[in-house]
Amino acid sequence: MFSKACEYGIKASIFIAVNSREGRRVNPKEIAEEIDSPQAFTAKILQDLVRANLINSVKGAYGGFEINKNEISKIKLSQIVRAIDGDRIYNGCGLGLHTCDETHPCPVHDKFKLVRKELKDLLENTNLEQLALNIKSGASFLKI
Amino acid sequence: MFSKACEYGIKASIFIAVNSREGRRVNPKEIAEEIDSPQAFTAKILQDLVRANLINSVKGAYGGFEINKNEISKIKLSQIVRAIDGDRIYNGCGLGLHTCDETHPCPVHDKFKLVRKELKDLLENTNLEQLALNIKSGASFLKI
DNA sequence: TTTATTTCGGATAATTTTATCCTATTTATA
DNA sequence: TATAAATAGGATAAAATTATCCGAAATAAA
Repeated sequence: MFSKACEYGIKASIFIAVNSREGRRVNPKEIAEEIDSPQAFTAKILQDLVRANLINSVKGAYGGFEINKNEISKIKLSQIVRAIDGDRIYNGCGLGLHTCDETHPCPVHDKFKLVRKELKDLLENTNLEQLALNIKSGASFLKI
Repeated sequence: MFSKACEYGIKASIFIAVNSREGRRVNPKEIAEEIDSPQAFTAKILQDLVRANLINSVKGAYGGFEINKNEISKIKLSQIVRAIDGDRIYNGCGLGLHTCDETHPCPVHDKFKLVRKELKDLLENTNLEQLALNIKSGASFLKI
């Protein structure tokens, strides 16, 4: 569904959100431990998210990654996925046809629209604050 | 969503179904042309489908791939996907957690269930005959 | 200003997925 | 029985994804 990079990116963003709500910056080492991911690879993905303006980085001593407190609830999962995996999940044909639309549909086009709609709803209607709160309360988990 | 191999496998199966309905065997060359896929790679995938007993192969002169006419409507998309991609699409966690269930859910577990449900419905409720008929009638396409 | 700490970014490596090639085996038919 | 036409399957290659390493640049604090 999502690439490994995107899975790490989503989980890392949630962990950063959890900590940013409490005014704490985090670094790739902590992040990788908390989301059970390869550290250096995760750091690369964080760079992508910084470039996409979804998270902030602070270089130097006492630096790390953070998200502006009042931005946390504004960042949707869709933005993270798009920054890492692009929009193939939105526009790609389920069977890989180059062009697949109403006038030239692949064999599963119609049925696939429903799947994509659910996925789109998920990504568009979920923000980092909701996810961070659930992690904080122990209602959901970032690893294992 | 699906691997490339799985996309090829689905499209190949549909093309074989279209031809088997008319009593015609097809070979990897024709198949690859009709579904716009790499021939040798497609041939490998066909072997997987043969081993999974979803399609039949006939070796030797005038051989090729076919599906028993009265089996075509019984083969569900889910069987093809499972034979090639396994059941990660059914059981895998959206964020790659090793264990992800009601008691230990990933952050998107609940919402993801809906996506998976739609996908499952698609795969369980679509058989090769329906898809073959739509190709035959020009209502859907296997390439471009 | 120096030092320690941290992100940035390029180079490289490992792994997985996708793709190709070649030979062996099977089989229908002439 | 010989031949031609097919699939089967192993070996290998190419490409994409995932992962690691290291030095450069930035920055806070001593």
